[in-house]
Amino acid sequence: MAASVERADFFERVYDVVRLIPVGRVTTYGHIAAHLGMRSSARMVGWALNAVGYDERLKSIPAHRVVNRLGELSGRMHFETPFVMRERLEAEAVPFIGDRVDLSRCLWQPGED
DNA sequence: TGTATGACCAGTC
DNA sequence: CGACTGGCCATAC
Repeated sequence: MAASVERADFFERVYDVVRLIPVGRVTTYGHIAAHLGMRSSARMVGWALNAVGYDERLKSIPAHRVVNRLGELSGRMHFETPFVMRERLEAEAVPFIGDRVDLSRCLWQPGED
């Protein structure tokens, strides 16, 4: 039981961090994992966000503002359509370079808020 | 119970 | 940033 509680804690911490990402900015799985003390590797951040797409209660979380370390929209296939992620980012004026986000101009790191 | 997989990352060549 | 390696850890089969 303790284990499942810890897992739930980790998921919620990920959601809390994602909710803090300012409009027009993005962060990466690795930065979130590092901010949480790397207790679960960056892969678990992806798992937490994967749950967002399957849980109606979590739709308010701006998961589209989380990209991989290269700025790629690696999670776009898990949205309602593969285009939603990019459309939301562009609607927030997030700069793109080809198919990737320009992290040098819009990267946000947990704690800088 | 062991293996494979994944919205990942850092290091190396 | 191409390809590969090792590490990460929950889930699925």
